[in-house]
Amino acid sequence: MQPVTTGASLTNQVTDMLRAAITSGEMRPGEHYSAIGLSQRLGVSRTPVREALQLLEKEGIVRIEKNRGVRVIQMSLDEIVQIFQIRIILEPPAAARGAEAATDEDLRHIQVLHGRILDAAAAGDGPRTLQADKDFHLFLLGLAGNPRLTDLDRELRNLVLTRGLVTIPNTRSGQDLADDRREIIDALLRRDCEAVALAVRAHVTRTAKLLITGVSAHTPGLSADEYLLKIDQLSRHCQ
Amino acid sequence: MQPVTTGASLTNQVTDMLRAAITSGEMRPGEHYSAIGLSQRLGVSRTPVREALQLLEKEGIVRIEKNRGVRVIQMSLDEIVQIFQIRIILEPPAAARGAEAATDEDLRHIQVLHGRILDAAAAGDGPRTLQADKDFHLFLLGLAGNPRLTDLDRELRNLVLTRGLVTIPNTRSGQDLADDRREIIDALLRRDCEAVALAVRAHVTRTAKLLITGVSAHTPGLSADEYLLKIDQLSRHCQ
DNA sequence: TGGTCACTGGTTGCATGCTACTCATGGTGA
DNA sequence: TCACCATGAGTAGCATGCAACCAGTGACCA
Repeated sequence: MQPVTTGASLTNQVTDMLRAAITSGEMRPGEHYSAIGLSQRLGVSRTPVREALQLLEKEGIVRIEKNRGVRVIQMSLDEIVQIFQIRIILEPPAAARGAEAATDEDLRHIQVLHGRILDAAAAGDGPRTLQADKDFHLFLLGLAGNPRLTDLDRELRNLVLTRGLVTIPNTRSGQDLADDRREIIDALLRRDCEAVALAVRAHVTRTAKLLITGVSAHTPGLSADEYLLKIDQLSRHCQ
Repeated sequence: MQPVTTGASLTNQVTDMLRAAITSGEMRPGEHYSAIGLSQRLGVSRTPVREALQLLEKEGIVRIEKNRGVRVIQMSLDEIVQIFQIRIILEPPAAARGAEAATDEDLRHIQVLHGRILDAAAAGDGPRTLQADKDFHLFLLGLAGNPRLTDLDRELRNLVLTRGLVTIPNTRSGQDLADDRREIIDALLRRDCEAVALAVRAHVTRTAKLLITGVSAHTPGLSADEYLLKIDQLSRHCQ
């Protein structure tokens, strides 16, 4: 956790720093933290820390316990499923619309972003891969021209990041995800919107299943099956 | 705007009160307010007001202007379109899943809620109709078993409420919306999930178009057409 | 031995003081 | 007449003080 610099308001800086500390694993789920301790570590007063924590609570990343401190939320499988159910509904149509609206310039940029994922993956850099993957997808969604949807999706992705870091890095599954993305790119270059939607949906679904299987494997006495079934329970009804 | 009572934390109470003041029209879009003035009106100190404003800014209903005060956001047609694009993607599959998962008890309750809409509409009580409509839809979505999605939808609905109050109350359109809901109910009782999805989609689309037409009519020099086209630009790609 | 209660260390929640910033206004000089 | 600058009123942003609150602990009593 770095001390603050200058520029944006302290509250916003602190919010970003705490979010980064959580997604990087520096602040661990289930652990207890105090606003006063965090403010000392960051070299600021309690007020901006407190405000940052309230914003993060609204995002669903931490829970403030009255007069007790704050706890990084341990995302349950139930919640992970909920988040992916939403992503599976939202992302395919948005990506398809993005494909429709993309300029040639955009398509070139997409390929650059894709290259970065491959580089990071080849270097075995898990966090960088994850970040590059996020950049890739969010850029594609952004082309749909609905910034609110893009922001929403970013937030949903942030929510599961802490679990993702632990479980995704796995060569086998990494290859599968790379194949998915290849398919998305191909469909994009053909400007085949329907195929883009399908490929994105397959990709997100696969990510969800990997995550759920991984988390349940780390948690004794928890069966993944029940949760795997729920993943596309909602999206089945996308006409 | 009422003074505070006891119970939840001040910050949360203030958040709700400000939100209510905004959706009720007591605080008007475009208008300038200061945290210090609001804190005096509410009889609390600046801190909880400031924190509440930050949360509302995150929700997107106010904008904090550094060292200047706060402004209730005048939702632009662009943003209204964005919000409805998301709702049109999200609500149909969620409602369909709700229909699938509903118990007989749930279906009875849905009919009660439907009755309340009709009562409020018959009494010509605009705000109550709007609230009853929200209860109806959110209950249906809630049956899908994804609380996060339900919360998200609630937030999206809140965002357009200030505009909705102004433009929706209109007998002709009110009747159309009522017909839509009748169709949703019928499909629900038949447990025809696909039909529920279609009916919900039609209903949300109609609401969007009414709102856009209404707002653009109140705003000279603004053509609705461009925006109407965008409404289902994304949802076209829901496979 | 088991249960209760007061105490204590640590925390948040809210109020308030101070500083730095923004914008508007009025005055000054060219 | 116009441009510019100094000034002042009003604001948010942050730090800090203080009281209320929670959880755990140890002593005391039945």
